[in-house]
Amino acid sequence: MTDATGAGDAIRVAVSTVIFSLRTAEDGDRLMLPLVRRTRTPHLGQWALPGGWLDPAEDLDAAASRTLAETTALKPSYLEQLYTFGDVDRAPTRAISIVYWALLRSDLVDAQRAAAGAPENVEWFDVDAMPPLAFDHNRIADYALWRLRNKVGYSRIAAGLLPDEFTLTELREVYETVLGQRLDPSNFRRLLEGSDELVPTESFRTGNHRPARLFRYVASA
Amino acid sequence: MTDATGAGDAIRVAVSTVIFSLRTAEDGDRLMLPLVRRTRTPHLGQWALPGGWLDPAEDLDAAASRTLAETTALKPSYLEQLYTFGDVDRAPTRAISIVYWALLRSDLVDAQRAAAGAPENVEWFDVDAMPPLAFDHNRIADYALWRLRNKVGYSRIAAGLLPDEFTLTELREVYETVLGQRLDPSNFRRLLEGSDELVPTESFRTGNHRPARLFRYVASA
DNA sequence: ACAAAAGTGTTTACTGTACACCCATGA
DNA sequence: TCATGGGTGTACAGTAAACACTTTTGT
Repeated sequence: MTDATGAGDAIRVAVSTVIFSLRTAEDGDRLMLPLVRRTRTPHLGQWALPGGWLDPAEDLDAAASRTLAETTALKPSYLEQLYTFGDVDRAPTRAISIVYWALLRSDLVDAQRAAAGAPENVEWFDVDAMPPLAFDHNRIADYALWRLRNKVGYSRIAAGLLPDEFTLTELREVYETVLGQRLDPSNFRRLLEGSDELVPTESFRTGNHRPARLFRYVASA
Repeated sequence: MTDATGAGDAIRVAVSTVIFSLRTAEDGDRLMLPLVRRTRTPHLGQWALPGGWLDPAEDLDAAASRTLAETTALKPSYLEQLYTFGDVDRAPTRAISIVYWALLRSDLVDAQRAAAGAPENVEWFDVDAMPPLAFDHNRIADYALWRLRNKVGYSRIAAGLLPDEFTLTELREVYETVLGQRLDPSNFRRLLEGSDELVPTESFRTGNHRPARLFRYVASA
């Protein structure tokens, strides 16, 4: 940056978000993301990532949250910047997209839809069955999914898909759904119990069989 | 993104680069980065990261390379997008900075300076002794350094700081300088030799003692 | 011959994984 | 009492760290 009055003209700045959640399907929970059907050219009628233009008076994170709420009525449980896409030919006229990725607790999806009224032109898609998207959004969604799967391996990010309290089996199933592979229940238990980030509560989830202890993540580890 | 004619006005887009190289100091090689002294307001006279405004007709990577060359006459050996900084109050008037981080082979620094003529207002600083920088550039430089140290641990990125061929001791010293800690020579050797990414050559580095075999990284692993 | 760096071998501890097994509950 | 998921114990394999040791060169 050399000046505050330079030649920054004619470049429009968009902010988009790839937001994941777990949604119940025929064969158990699936990792899904909401898409918005475009109502304008270019790519009119095609599915696209939720987003909008950056307002000159708002921070980037705020723009991601605002445009996500405006298009889908959803508020993310976790939000992180992903990458800025800016190839000259990615849209008919020059536009760069600052893309965020986000997680939404599964227990909040329907509550938020109910509170805001189901928005038009929004539909959830399984990450393993994505339609063709507008612009370079397929590439963007793939990259976000890669980052999510990567980060699940070395952080407690998966908690962003669950309520505050959960059983170890529920947490393991989140990992299994996101990563697309089975994990050994006993080893998973030891790994997470020994991590000092997970604390047992005195509550139990009761069901068909032996009750399972509920856990929560520590506040600020 | 909802439209190609939206309200993206009044937001200027800059591209900056944090480029690292190894430079010889009194106490051995140090990890350093070049800064540019500002010749305009705001922050006139302060040190800042090399960069410039994004041209509407160029890709983001190209803008990073171009602005780096214009301000420092350097061409990176490795270049990767870091993060986009866009807080409303990070500059007097709204400007977002798409920041890249880069590595420069130590054998090319002086060659490039000689070829292009030493640029004005550029100086190299030890990453452990940074001056106060313009805007939020201290925070940006810190983040880039964190990313470099992180990535050195799980990738062969360190090769971007060395010539094509090098001894294992030279490579280990790069790791030690970047990470700021000593590594066991024999364990380092076994780890890297067994990685299938490093291939031995028939050349040797001759010196005061037993000659050391030169290695190179495989082309496309 | 000696110093110093190059390079090899061995021991130990730790971590991830597989899997056998016991426990507690609802039906 | 039985089926099922909750939860514990153990054994094995692969990897990382520590460090003793041998090899090869210049002086």
